[in-house]
Amino acid sequence: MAGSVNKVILVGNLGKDPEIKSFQNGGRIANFSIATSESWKDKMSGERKERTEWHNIKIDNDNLIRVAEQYLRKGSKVYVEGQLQTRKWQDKDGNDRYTTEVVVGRFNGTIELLDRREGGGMSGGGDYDQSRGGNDYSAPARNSAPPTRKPSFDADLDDDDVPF
Amino acid sequence: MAGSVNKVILVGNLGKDPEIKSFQNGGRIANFSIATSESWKDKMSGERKERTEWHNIKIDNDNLIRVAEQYLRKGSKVYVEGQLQTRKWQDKDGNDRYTTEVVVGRFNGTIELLDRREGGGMSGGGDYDQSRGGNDYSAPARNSAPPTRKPSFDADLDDDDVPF
Amino acid sequence: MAGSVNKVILVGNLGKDPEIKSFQNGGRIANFSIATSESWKDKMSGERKERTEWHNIKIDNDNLIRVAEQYLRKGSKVYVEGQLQTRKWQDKDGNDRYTTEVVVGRFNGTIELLDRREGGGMSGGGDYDQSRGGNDYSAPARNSAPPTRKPSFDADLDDDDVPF
Amino acid sequence: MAGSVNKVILVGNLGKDPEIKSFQNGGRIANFSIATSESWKDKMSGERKERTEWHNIKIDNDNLIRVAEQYLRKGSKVYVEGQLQTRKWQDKDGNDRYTTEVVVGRFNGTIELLDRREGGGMSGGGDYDQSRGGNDYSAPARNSAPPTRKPSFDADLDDDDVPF
DNA sequence: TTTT
DNA sequence: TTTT
Repeated sequence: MAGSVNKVILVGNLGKDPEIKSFQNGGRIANFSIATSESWKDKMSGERKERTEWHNIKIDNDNLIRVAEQYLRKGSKVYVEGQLQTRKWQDKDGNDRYTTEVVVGRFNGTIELLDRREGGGMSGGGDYDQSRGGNDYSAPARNSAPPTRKPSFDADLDDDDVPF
Repeated sequence: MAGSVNKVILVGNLGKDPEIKSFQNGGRIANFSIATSESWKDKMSGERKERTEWHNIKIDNDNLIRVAEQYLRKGSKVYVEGQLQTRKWQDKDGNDRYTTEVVVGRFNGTIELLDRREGGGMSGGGDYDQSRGGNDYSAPARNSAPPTRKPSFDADLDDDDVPF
Repeated sequence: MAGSVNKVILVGNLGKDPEIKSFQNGGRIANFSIATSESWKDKMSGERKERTEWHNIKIDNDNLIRVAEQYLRKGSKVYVEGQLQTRKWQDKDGNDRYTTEVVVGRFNGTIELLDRREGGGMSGGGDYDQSRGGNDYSAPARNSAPPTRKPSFDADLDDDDVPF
Repeated sequence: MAGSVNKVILVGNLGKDPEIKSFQNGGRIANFSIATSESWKDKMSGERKERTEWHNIKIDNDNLIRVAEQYLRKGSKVYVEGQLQTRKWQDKDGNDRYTTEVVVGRFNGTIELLDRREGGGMSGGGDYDQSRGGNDYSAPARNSAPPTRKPSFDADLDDDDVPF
């Protein structure tokens, strides 16, 4: 439909490391979920309440997948701009089921990393280690390499535009 | 979680008239769905493709419900700003199911009517009367009542702020 | 700066037909301004007040310029997504001056036409003729050609993607 | 004009501490500017280019002013949602001048702090202490006070809703 | 289920 | 004037 807009803007934290899936045709996809939360004071009871919402993010753009792979970890704070898509699938009993995702696509959408710094070499996964010194919630820095340049990118960048 | 954002921005057309539900405690809710669609040219085949997406909108604010009731109809084009919420429910077999909605709430969100005219009583379908003289921006359909003020409102308006 | 976002979302009406400027290097630019307005009830006086804001839009993308040229007219209602840019220039006295524009660029941004229909052949300009029957505020339809397909496009489309 | 939208979404860093102005009628205003920046690879030269944009933010809501006062500092990273307003003023020669600001108002807009930690008294610059143990998400700088609750708030909150 |  |  001409004259329509489908846009989602989220700022939240990853619940787990991203999952990358590869397909036989060479295509790849990255999935992760992020939590947003809000708190308010209930008018009736006067209590402070909080609600956390989880959002399924699907990245369908090679450059962004590469960045997600390298930089996003459990706990990372990100700005996500994408569009809503509801997928139909069938459970084991053959019933129709629907899942709504925020898709950061080939031709639209963005991801911006909002963490102040993220060290390189984070292969080991994002186990959250409270005792570990001096690190931001998310990115385990296993070495003393200088902070990597922070990726900033849109879905429409071609390879040459990736800033690293 | 502080420091988070959960925002959806849609422009699309209502698939049906809104449904209003009343609860025993006096509360009300309006539901409708809107379609957004995009078209693109497939890189491989060169064909033009189109994809339509349906979004469930839930309005949880008295003023906006009143406006939806009066002004929104099947086919109406609207700007919707709300937040994503996924609700858990159980089907008849007791299985968990999830439905994602765009909620225009008590304290956030907006709806803007984008149709040029909105006369009263257009439930019977949106027959656009070409022969009618004058201007869509101001002219009400079917009667000589003075032009209805076009509703423009945010979720945080109290009653006195409703412009009609 | 990595991790930054600069986004403007407007829905409003063009104050005049777009102006297209051509440069010696073959480049082109489209400029127009759109009005947004809001009304509210003053808490003190109880009066209803209204404020109209004008926004300078600059289009810096060939496909979008072509569409603006063909479809946008004084009064057209549009959704504009772009970014804020402040330009420095000098007045005749050599004083620095600044102008802020919403730029719909080569690699980001969108324009969506929100008018229900727009006839073809709008060469004559957008004089607003109240006495003219059955037309939407904006687009004078000087012939009986069937309504043109409504353009829907992003800044990153290449030529082949333009839907007409 | 009904049916219009005027929305700006920015994520960037404060260039200086906020300035608070008080008026004789007891009203207050907070001003600060934030930088957003983008980088891209020039198609012609192949060089990487960068452009930084400065945005004037004006906060016109008591709760948000209080938060800005307490939490925002030079270098703070924030999400700002507001609307565009262009103000006319006169320079010393009596010439009309225009300044465009992003206004986070009484009834709309939001500010979200995106920094992992916000301790007190960081006016002296954002020296990030690598050697400090523990976790940025919760640990206040420079003292052993319990973690400050991170402010999350909308323009429409009344006093009781401020989360601290 | 809309719209073009 | 920020940040990377």
